[in-house]
Amino acid sequence: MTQCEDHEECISTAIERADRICFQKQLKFTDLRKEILRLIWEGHGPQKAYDLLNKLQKTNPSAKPATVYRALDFLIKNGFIHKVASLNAFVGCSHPLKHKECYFLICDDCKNISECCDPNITAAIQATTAQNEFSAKNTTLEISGHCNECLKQI
Amino acid sequence: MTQCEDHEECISTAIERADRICFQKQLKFTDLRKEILRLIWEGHGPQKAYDLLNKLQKTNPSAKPATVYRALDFLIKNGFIHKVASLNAFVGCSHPLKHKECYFLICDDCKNISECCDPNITAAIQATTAQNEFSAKNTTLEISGHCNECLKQI
DNA sequence: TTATGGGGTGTGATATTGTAACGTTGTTGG
DNA sequence: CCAACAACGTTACAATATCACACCCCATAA
Ligand SMILES: [Zn+2]
Ligand SMILES: [Zn+2]
Ligand SMILES: [Zn+2]
Ligand SMILES: [Zn+2]
Repeated sequence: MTQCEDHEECISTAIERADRICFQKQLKFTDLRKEILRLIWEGHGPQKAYDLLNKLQKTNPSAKPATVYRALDFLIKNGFIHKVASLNAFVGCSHPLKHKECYFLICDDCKNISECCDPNITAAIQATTAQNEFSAKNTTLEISGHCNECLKQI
Repeated sequence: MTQCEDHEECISTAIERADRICFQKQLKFTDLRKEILRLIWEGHGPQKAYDLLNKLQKTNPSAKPATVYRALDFLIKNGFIHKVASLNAFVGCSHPLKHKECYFLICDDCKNISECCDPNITAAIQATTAQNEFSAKNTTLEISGHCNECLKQI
C-alpha cells in the first residue's frame, strides 16, 4: 500500500515541506490546513473528503463539510495535494512546486496511487494542444489498472 | 458551440452508428438507451446526468435517476459515450470502436469539448506505464483551457 | 406447452459528494 | 484604534450517484 520506508517520516517530511513553502510564499498554513494535509498523508493514498471529515471530527467534533473542502481548496490551489477526478478523492503531491502537471497511476487492486510525471508525456500533450490551437490551463491524466506488485500476486 | 455543419445529421449519424454496432454485437439498443444517446448528442457537448433526466422526463415523466444512470452505464461500457470525470458529465464518442483511449480538450469558456486522440500521446503514456511496470486498463486525459475560437474573441 | 432464468426497467429510498449564504473571529496594515 | 480582509463556524441545501426489490419480457429448455 505505502511504498515508503518509514511512513512517519514520510508524513512529517511532507508537512515540513509545506510549512517551508508556505513561509516562503507568505501563505497561512493554519492548524486546520496542516491537520487536513497530515490526514491525507497518513492515508498515503487517495483520501475521500468525507473520510477526512470523519477523522477530523475525532479532534475537532464541530467540523463540517465546508471545513474540509475549504482546506482542500487551499491545499490544491497551492499545489500540496491533487484532486483525483476519476475517484473523487485527494492525494498528497510528492513534489510541490516542481511542476503543475502531475500524472497518476492508480491500481484498482491495492488502491495505491503513484505519480508518473514524464516529460515525454507533457511534450506529446503540448504538441497536440498546439496543433489544435488550444491554450491548455490544466491537465488531468489518470491511468487506472494494476500495479506491478498486484500483478505478481495473481 | 457545435462545430458540425448539420447537427440533425450529426445526431442521426451517431444513432445509426450505434444501432449498427449494437446489431453486430448483439447488444440490446433499447428505446431508452437510444433516447439517452440522442439527448447526449443533441447537446453536442458534455451533458450532466440530471439535465439528461430532466429532458428525459419530458417524454417519460416517471424516469428516475437510476433510469438515466443505467443507460449511461450501458453506453459507456460499450464505447458510445465517455464520462468526463473532471466535469461529472457525459459526452458522445465520435469514433466508437476505433479505440478506447480518447483524450479531451475542454474549453472553459464555450464548454465545447473535442477529442484529441493523438497516437503520440498514447505512445508516450504506454512508454511510461511500461517503465513503471504498470498494466493500464483505462486512461483519463482531460485538458482544460481555452479553445481557438474563444481566444480570438478576447 | 409450461417452467425457468436473465436482462432490462419501475420505483422508492438512501448514500455520497459538494456549495451557498451569512455571521463571527482573528490578523494585518494604516 | 480602525478598516479591511482572510479564515472559520454553522446551517441549510444542491448535485451526483447507488441500492434494493419488484415486475415484465423474452429466450431457452424441459
Ligand atoms: Zn504532484
Ligand atoms: Zn496494486
Ligand atoms: Zn471517443
Ligand atoms: Zn471555447
